Amino acid sequence: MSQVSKQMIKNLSIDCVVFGFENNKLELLLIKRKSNPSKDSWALPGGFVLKTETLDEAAVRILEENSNVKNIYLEQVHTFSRIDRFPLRRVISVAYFALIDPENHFLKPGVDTTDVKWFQVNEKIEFPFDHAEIFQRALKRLRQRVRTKPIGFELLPEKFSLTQLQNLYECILDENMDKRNFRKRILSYNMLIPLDEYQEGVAHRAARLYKFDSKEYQNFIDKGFNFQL
Amino acid sequence: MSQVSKQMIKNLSIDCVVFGFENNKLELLLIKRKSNPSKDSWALPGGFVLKTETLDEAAVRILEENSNVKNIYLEQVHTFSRIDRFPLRRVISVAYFALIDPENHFLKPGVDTTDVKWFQVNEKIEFPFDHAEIFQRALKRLRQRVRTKPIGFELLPEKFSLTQLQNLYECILDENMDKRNFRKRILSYNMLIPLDEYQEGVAHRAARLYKFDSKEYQNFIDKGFNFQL
DNA sequence: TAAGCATTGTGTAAAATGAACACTTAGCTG
DNA sequence: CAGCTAAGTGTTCATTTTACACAATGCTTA
Repeated sequence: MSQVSKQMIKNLSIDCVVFGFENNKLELLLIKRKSNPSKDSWALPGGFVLKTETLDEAAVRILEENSNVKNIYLEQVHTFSRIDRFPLRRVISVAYFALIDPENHFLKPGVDTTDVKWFQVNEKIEFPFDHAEIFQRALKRLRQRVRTKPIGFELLPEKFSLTQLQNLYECILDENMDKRNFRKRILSYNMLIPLDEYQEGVAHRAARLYKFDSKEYQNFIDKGFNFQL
Repeated sequence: MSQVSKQMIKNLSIDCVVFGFENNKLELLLIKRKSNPSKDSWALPGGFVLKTETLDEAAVRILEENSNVKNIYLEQVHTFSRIDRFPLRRVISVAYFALIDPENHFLKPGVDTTDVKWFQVNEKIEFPFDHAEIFQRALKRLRQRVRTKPIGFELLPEKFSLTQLQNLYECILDENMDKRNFRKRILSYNMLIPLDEYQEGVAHRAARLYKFDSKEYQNFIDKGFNFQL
């Protein structure tokens, strides 16, 4: 601990807003704080930056330390600096947002954490510190990004149906979409590979499964085209 | 100085990317550094954050101290953290971008500055530190913003012609636009007030001048509409 | 003072895109 | 095998975007 704290930049922290998608709901990953300030409250996973790492690296490390979540989409959102945002001393915090498929990640509380859990974004959450503000900003960024980059796939399993995908978009953007128009548009980008596999264990016609083709997407970007849902 | 440095957060700085528009060119405000590291090179105006201020406040103060520029549009862009970005020690820097009408601001070098000057964005500029990267990111943000918010007006005098406005957009986005279509679109938002005033001192038909109507824009936003150029 | 020059200011038609809309197919369940 | 549930599929109409050219204005200068 003392060795670790020697390398910490004590006035600079990271907070991660981790989104997941499960049961047709957008979810948020929170950790239960083991120590004060705000002991026992559910907060964004966070921690201090080390002198030896960049912010991006810190975000990856901190998220893994807090929750065991790794190998995911991470993007810097904003840096928060209200003078009293952290009660003990002046700490400035860089917020990241992350997207994962909850099914693919086994949650495990970290050192300063007594629990890790998914919360539905819909329910009212009581955030400590300025985490409500950070969350709102990240959510706004997510909504913007999801329209202009195909990042929605980060939230889904590798193989998914078009209905799942549409639900995801509807859920994030909080609006209903027309099934036929949605399919036409999303398929028109040629970024989805139709598989010869179908949903299993459903009591109705099984949906065809698709895979996201990141190479085709890269191609598309390289040609200067823009994804726009 | 010692009093000032006592309040400084020595590992956290601000860098400002200040854009201007003059002679139909997009310009960038740089300062000449009085001291090492990178003494005498032209760099982004920057400085350290004080313990008593937020980042937004710091950006305003630092820009004024460096160049005498004040009362302007400022927006946080990104936080840069490469470990060796500053040669003397680990410093993380929060980048802001700003827009001004150069005509409206008298430049004056600040304490650690021997000169302040506008550079054309087109010319190759040799930046010190990671300022090239910061600049690129700010430029990208400007291009994005200018399409989705009517911030272009920040770069023009209060009264301007539609041709001026179009030139500004063409210059920032680096693409040509159709005169008639541009006018139709921009006027359709009802955010421009046509004045009974015309260009003066030109050797051809004088263009009508317009004013940006920020109240009408606010109205427009309040109704949930989106500006989209 | 008329001809020339430079730039402003204006409308329409064709093309492309986006929005609305309903029924058949498939596969399981009881 | 009847009934249920969700998947899958095209066309039409409305809107938006694009392409495009010439007359009006006001100064300059011969």
